[in-house]
Amino acid sequence: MIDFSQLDKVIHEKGRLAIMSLLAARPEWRFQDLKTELSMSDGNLVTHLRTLHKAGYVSLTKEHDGRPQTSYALTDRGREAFLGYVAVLESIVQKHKPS
Amino acid sequence: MIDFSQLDKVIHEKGRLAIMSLLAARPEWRFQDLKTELSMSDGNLVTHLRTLHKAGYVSLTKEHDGRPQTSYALTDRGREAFLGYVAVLESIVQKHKPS
DNA sequence: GGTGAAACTTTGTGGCGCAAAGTTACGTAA
DNA sequence: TTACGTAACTTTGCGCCACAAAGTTTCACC
Repeated sequence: MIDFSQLDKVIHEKGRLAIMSLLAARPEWRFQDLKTELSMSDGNLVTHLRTLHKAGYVSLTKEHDGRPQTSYALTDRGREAFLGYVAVLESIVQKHKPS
Repeated sequence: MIDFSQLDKVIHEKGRLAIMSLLAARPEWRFQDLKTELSMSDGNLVTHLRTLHKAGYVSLTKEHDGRPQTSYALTDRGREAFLGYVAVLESIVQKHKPS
Protein backbone atom coordinates (compact mmCIF):
# COMPACT_ATOMS: atom_id res chain seq x y z
CA MET A 1 0.00 0.00 0.00
CA ILE A 2 1.19 3.51 -0.77
CA ASP A 3 1.75 5.77 2.21
CA PHE A 4 0.37 9.09 1.09
CA SER A 5 0.95 10.62 4.50
CA GLN A 6 4.65 10.72 3.74
CA LEU A 7 4.09 13.00 0.77
CA ASP A 8 6.00 16.04 2.00
CA LYS A 9 3.44 18.80 2.38
CA VAL A 10 6.00 21.53 1.73
CA ILE A 11 6.84 20.06 -1.66
CA HIS A 12 3.38 18.82 -2.59
CA GLU A 13 2.13 22.10 -3.98
CA LYS A 14 2.24 22.93 -7.66
CA GLY A 15 4.29 26.11 -7.34
CA ARG A 16 6.89 24.74 -4.96
CA LEU A 17 7.04 21.43 -6.79
CA ALA A 18 7.93 23.31 -9.95
CA ILE A 19 10.57 25.31 -8.08
CA MET A 20 12.09 22.20 -6.53
CA SER A 21 12.15 20.50 -9.90
CA LEU A 22 14.08 23.38 -11.44
CA LEU A 23 16.50 23.61 -8.51
CA ALA A 24 17.11 19.86 -8.69
CA ALA A 25 17.98 20.09 -12.37
CA ARG A 26 20.56 22.86 -12.16
CA PRO A 27 22.92 23.78 -9.31
CA GLU A 28 21.94 27.43 -9.07
CA TRP A 29 19.16 29.72 -10.20
CA ARG A 30 18.90 33.48 -10.09
CA PHE A 31 15.66 34.96 -8.85
CA GLN A 32 14.92 36.63 -12.16
CA ASP A 33 15.42 33.43 -14.11
CA LEU A 34 13.10 31.51 -11.81
CA LYS A 35 10.52 34.25 -12.18
CA THR A 36 10.75 34.16 -15.97
CA GLU A 37 10.72 30.39 -16.16
CA LEU A 38 7.74 30.01 -13.85
CA SER A 39 5.73 33.05 -14.94
CA MET A 40 5.09 33.77 -11.31
CA SER A 41 4.62 37.14 -9.62
CA ASP A 42 7.68 38.16 -7.62
CA GLY A 43 5.69 38.35 -4.40
CA ASN A 44 4.34 34.86 -4.83
CA LEU A 45 7.71 33.45 -5.84
CA VAL A 46 9.48 35.01 -2.89
CA THR A 47 6.88 33.59 -0.53
CA HIS A 48 7.32 30.06 -1.85
CA LEU A 49 11.09 30.38 -1.71
CA ARG A 50 10.84 31.59 1.88
CA THR A 51 8.71 28.57 2.76
CA LEU A 52 11.29 26.28 1.20
CA HIS A 53 14.09 28.13 2.96
CA LYS A 54 12.37 27.86 6.33
CA ALA A 55 12.05 24.12 5.75
CA GLY A 56 15.79 24.00 5.16
CA TYR A 57 15.41 22.88 1.57
CA VAL A 58 16.82 25.93 -0.18
CA SER A 59 19.83 28.17 0.41
CA LEU A 60 20.22 31.67 -0.92
CA THR A 61 23.17 33.81 -1.89
CA LYS A 62 22.90 37.57 -2.17
CA GLU A 63 25.24 39.44 -4.49
CA HIS A 64 25.46 42.95 -5.80
CA ASP A 65 26.99 42.88 -9.25
CA GLY A 66 25.39 46.14 -10.28
CA ARG A 67 21.76 45.33 -9.50
CA PRO A 68 21.07 43.26 -6.43
CA GLN A 69 20.97 39.64 -7.40
CA THR A 70 19.91 36.68 -5.31
CA SER A 71 20.62 33.11 -6.27
CA TYR A 72 18.96 29.99 -4.95
CA ALA A 73 20.14 26.41 -4.64
CA LEU A 74 19.00 23.14 -3.11
CA THR A 75 20.54 22.17 0.18
CA ASP A 76 21.48 18.55 0.87
CA ARG A 77 18.35 18.23 2.95
CA GLY A 78 16.35 19.71 0.10
CA ARG A 79 17.72 17.23 -2.40
CA GLU A 80 17.11 14.38 -0.01
CA ALA A 81 13.54 15.49 0.64
CA PHE A 82 12.89 15.94 -3.05
CA LEU A 83 14.22 12.51 -3.92
CA GLY A 84 12.06 11.04 -1.18
CA TYR A 85 9.07 12.81 -2.63
CA VAL A 86 9.88 11.59 -6.12
CA ALA A 87 10.19 8.05 -4.74
CA VAL A 88 6.58 8.24 -3.57
CA LEU A 89 5.53 9.51 -6.99
CA GLU A 90 7.37 6.59 -8.51
CA SER A 91 5.47 4.10 -6.39
CA ILE A 92 2.21 5.65 -7.56
CA VAL A 93 3.32 5.50 -11.19
CA GLN A 94 4.50 1.91 -10.80
CA LYS A 95 1.17 0.87 -9.45
CA HIS A 96 -1.02 2.60 -12.00
CA LYS A 97 0.94 2.97 -15.19
CA PRO A 98 -0.72 0.96 -17.94
CA SER A 99 1.96 -1.27 -19.40
CA MET B 1 10.07 21.09 -19.71
CA ILE B 2 7.40 19.73 -17.43
CA ASP B 3 4.04 21.49 -17.56
CA PHE B 4 3.01 21.66 -13.93
CA SER B 5 -0.05 23.71 -14.77
CA GLN B 6 -1.66 20.59 -16.19
CA LEU B 7 -1.49 18.86 -12.81
CA ASP B 8 -5.22 18.42 -12.18
CA LYS B 9 -6.01 20.48 -9.11
CA VAL B 10 -8.91 18.25 -8.09
CA ILE B 11 -6.63 15.22 -7.92
CA HIS B 12 -3.52 16.99 -6.64
CA GLU B 13 -4.46 16.87 -2.99
CA LYS B 14 -3.27 14.17 -0.67
CA GLY B 15 -6.68 12.97 0.46
CA ARG B 16 -8.25 12.86 -2.97
CA LEU B 17 -5.12 11.42 -4.55
CA ALA B 18 -5.30 8.54 -2.09
CA ILE B 19 -8.99 8.03 -2.87
CA MET B 20 -8.39 8.07 -6.61
CA SER B 21 -5.55 5.62 -6.22
CA LEU B 22 -7.78 3.18 -4.36
CA LEU B 23 -10.63 3.57 -6.83
CA ALA B 24 -8.27 3.02 -9.73
CA ALA B 25 -7.02 -0.22 -8.22
CA ARG B 26 -10.39 -1.87 -7.59
CA PRO B 27 -13.68 -1.47 -9.50
CA GLU B 28 -15.82 -0.61 -6.50
CA TRP B 29 -15.41 0.53 -2.92
CA ARG B 30 -17.93 0.79 -0.13
CA PHE B 31 -17.88 3.95 1.93
CA GLN B 32 -16.99 2.09 5.12
CA ASP B 33 -14.05 0.35 3.49
CA LEU B 34 -12.70 3.61 2.15
CA LYS B 35 -13.07 5.16 5.57
CA THR B 36 -11.23 2.30 7.25
CA GLU B 37 -8.50 2.16 4.64
CA LEU B 38 -7.86 5.91 4.72
CA SER B 39 -8.37 6.55 8.45
CA MET B 40 -10.39 9.59 7.50
CA SER B 41 -13.33 11.13 9.35
CA ASP B 42 -16.62 10.43 7.59
CA GLY B 43 -17.37 14.13 7.17
CA ASN B 44 -14.03 14.76 5.52
CA LEU B 45 -14.26 11.67 3.32
CA VAL B 46 -17.76 12.54 2.13
CA THR B 47 -16.61 16.04 1.25
CA HIS B 48 -13.71 14.79 -0.86
CA LEU B 49 -15.96 12.26 -2.58
CA ARG B 50 -18.47 14.99 -3.32
CA THR B 51 -15.73 17.11 -4.88
CA LEU B 52 -14.69 14.19 -7.05
CA HIS B 53 -18.29 13.49 -7.96
CA LYS B 54 -18.92 17.10 -8.95
CA ALA B 55 -15.86 16.91 -11.19
CA GLY B 56 -17.41 13.87 -12.84
CA TYR B 57 -14.63 11.57 -11.72
CA VAL B 58 -16.60 9.33 -9.37
CA SER B 59 -19.99 7.65 -9.53
CA LEU B 60 -21.95 6.42 -6.55
CA THR B 61 -24.47 3.66 -6.00
CA LYS B 62 -26.79 3.64 -3.02
CA GLU B 63 -28.10 0.34 -1.73
CA HIS B 64 -29.97 -0.78 1.33
CA ASP B 65 -28.94 -4.32 2.16
CA GLY B 66 -29.82 -3.95 5.82
CA ARG B 67 -27.81 -0.85 6.71
CA PRO B 68 -27.61 1.86 4.07
CA GLN B 69 -24.60 1.25 1.97
CA THR B 70 -23.06 3.51 -0.66
CA SER B 71 -20.47 2.32 -3.12
CA TYR B 72 -18.12 4.43 -5.20
CA ALA B 73 -16.40 3.82 -8.49
CA LEU B 74 -14.32 5.70 -11.03
CA THR B 75 -16.09 6.99 -14.10
CA ASP B 76 -14.41 6.80 -17.49
CA ARG B 77 -13.62 10.49 -17.19
CA GLY B 78 -12.18 9.84 -13.76
CA ARG B 79 -9.92 7.09 -14.99
CA GLU B 80 -8.82 9.22 -17.90
CA ALA B 81 -8.07 12.18 -15.66
CA PHE B 82 -6.19 10.01 -13.21
CA LEU B 83 -4.06 8.44 -15.92
CA GLY B 84 -3.30 11.90 -17.25
CA TYR B 85 -2.26 12.95 -13.77
CA VAL B 86 -0.08 9.88 -13.36
CA ALA B 87 1.52 10.64 -16.72
CA VAL B 88 2.70 13.99 -15.37
CA LEU B 89 4.06 12.27 -12.28
CA GLU B 90 5.90 9.89 -14.55
CA SER B 91 7.55 12.73 -16.43
CA ILE B 92 8.76 14.15 -13.12
CA VAL B 93 10.08 10.78 -12.02
CA GLN B 94 11.79 10.21 -15.37
CA LYS B 95 13.56 13.50 -15.09
CA HIS B 96 14.77 13.18 -11.53
CA LYS B 97 15.07 9.55 -10.68
CA PRO B 98 18.72 8.73 -10.00
CA SER B 99 19.56 5.77 -12.22
C1' DG C 1 -40.65 3.04 20.93
C1' DG C 2 -35.78 3.27 21.89
C1' DT C 3 -31.08 2.29 20.33
C1' DG C 4 -27.52 2.26 17.15
C1' DA C 5 -25.29 2.59 12.84
C1' DA C 6 -24.57 4.58 7.96
C1' DA C 7 -24.19 8.44 5.41
C1' DC C 8 -24.59 12.42 5.19
C1' DT C 9 -25.02 18.14 6.25
C1' DT C 10 -23.83 22.11 8.84
C1' DT C 11 -20.89 25.09 11.25
C1' DG C 12 -16.66 26.95 12.56
C1' DT C 13 -11.69 27.63 12.43
C1' DG C 14 -7.19 28.05 10.74
C1' DG C 15 -4.12 28.05 7.05
C1' DC C 16 -2.69 29.03 2.51
C1' DG C 17 -2.26 30.60 -2.39
C1' DC C 18 -2.26 34.60 -4.87
C1' DA C 19 -2.57 39.34 -6.41
C1' DA C 20 -1.73 44.12 -5.78
C1' DA C 21 0.46 47.69 -3.76
C1' DG C 22 3.94 49.57 -0.80
C1' DT C 23 9.03 49.51 0.77
C1' DT C 24 14.10 49.54 0.72
C1' DA C 25 18.45 49.67 -1.39
C1' DC C 26 21.24 50.75 -4.97
C1' DG C 27 22.90 52.09 -9.50
C1' DT C 28 22.46 55.17 -13.48
C1' DA C 29 21.19 59.17 -16.32
C1' DA C 30 20.26 64.27 -16.37
C1' DT D 1 22.42 65.96 -6.49
C1' DT D 2 18.11 64.78 -7.72
C1' DA D 3 15.09 61.94 -10.26
C1' DC D 4 14.23 57.49 -12.11
C1' DG D 5 14.34 52.55 -12.64
C1' DT D 6 14.99 47.99 -11.13
C1' DA D 7 15.72 43.90 -7.82
C1' DA D 8 14.03 41.86 -4.07
C1' DC D 9 11.51 41.93 -0.95
C1' DT D 10 7.14 42.97 2.79
C1' DT D 11 2.45 44.00 3.72
C1' DT D 12 -2.34 43.75 3.14
C1' DG D 13 -6.43 41.69 1.82
C1' DC D 14 -9.37 38.30 -0.30
C1' DG D 15 -11.25 33.96 -1.18
C1' DC D 16 -10.98 29.21 -1.03
C1' DC D 17 -10.35 24.92 1.20
C1' DA D 18 -8.96 21.06 4.42
C1' DC D 19 -10.40 19.36 8.61
C1' DA D 20 -12.82 18.59 12.92
C1' DA D 21 -16.90 18.40 15.61
C1' DA D 22 -21.51 18.23 16.13
C1' DG D 23 -26.12 17.81 14.38
C1' DT D 24 -29.52 15.33 11.02
C1' DT D 25 -32.02 11.70 8.57
C1' DT D 26 -33.11 7.12 7.54
C1' DC D 27 -33.61 2.55 8.53
C1' DA D 28 -32.99 -2.00 10.82
C1' DC D 29 -33.20 -4.54 14.99
C1' DC D 30 -34.39 -5.49 19.93
